[in-house]
Amino acid sequence: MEEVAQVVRRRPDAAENPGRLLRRSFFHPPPERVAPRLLGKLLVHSTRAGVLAGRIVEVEAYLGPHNEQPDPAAHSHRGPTPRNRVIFETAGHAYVYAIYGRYYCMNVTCEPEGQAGCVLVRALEPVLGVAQMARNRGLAIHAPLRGIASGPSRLCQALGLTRTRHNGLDLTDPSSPLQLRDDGFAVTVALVTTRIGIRHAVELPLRFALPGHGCVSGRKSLTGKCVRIG
DNA sequence: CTGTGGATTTGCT
DNA sequence: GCAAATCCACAGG
Repeated sequence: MEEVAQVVRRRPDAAENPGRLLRRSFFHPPPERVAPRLLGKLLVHSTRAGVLAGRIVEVEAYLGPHNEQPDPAAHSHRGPTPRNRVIFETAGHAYVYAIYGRYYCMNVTCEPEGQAGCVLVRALEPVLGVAQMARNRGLAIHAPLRGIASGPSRLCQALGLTRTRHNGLDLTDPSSPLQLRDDGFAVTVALVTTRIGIRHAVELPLRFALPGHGCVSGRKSLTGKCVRIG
């Protein structure tokens, strides 16, 4: 009797999902502050086939148009459109967009409503459901971890994220199929470099990665400085 | 290992 | 019409 009540009272996400759900306030600072703090956190997708999760090892910040520092590389730079409107709304939501016709990229929205900063998630270390993630990518079950979710569109493919199903989801909702969680993995140092794959504002140091981590995207080792983060 | 081109959504000129 | 926050197949060394 008492056991049943405990089970009912338990949060639906608590049993199978690792760590603690990030709160809304985590996402209220500007993207250049949220981005390094997302390193080491878990991006968790609960699917019918099971829980897929990866540890964030690489991110990029994109600044909203209200910012003093202009960021013409950001989708929100010219104001809201049907595609980018979730960036202008409540923080802690997923902004998923289609790129080059065939792929998707996933961002985390930041800042209070009306301010349109966001963080692009660029690479994950697969943690849960690794075999299914490899399968989603068309790779062998025992493929090397570094090839499974290293790249913004690769990680969407590995986790099964699409614009129609996941754009606008609340990442802080206990009942959401897509969440950001903290399992206690401590990150004290971040590598800071310029962003990858953009044509504008190429000089801004807004890319953050776990130094030396094998799952960070990119062939070359980009030059950058290491910074302590708290 | 490096370089090149194709796939084909979305938004701006 | 074309460029974009990409990835992959394939060619050549």
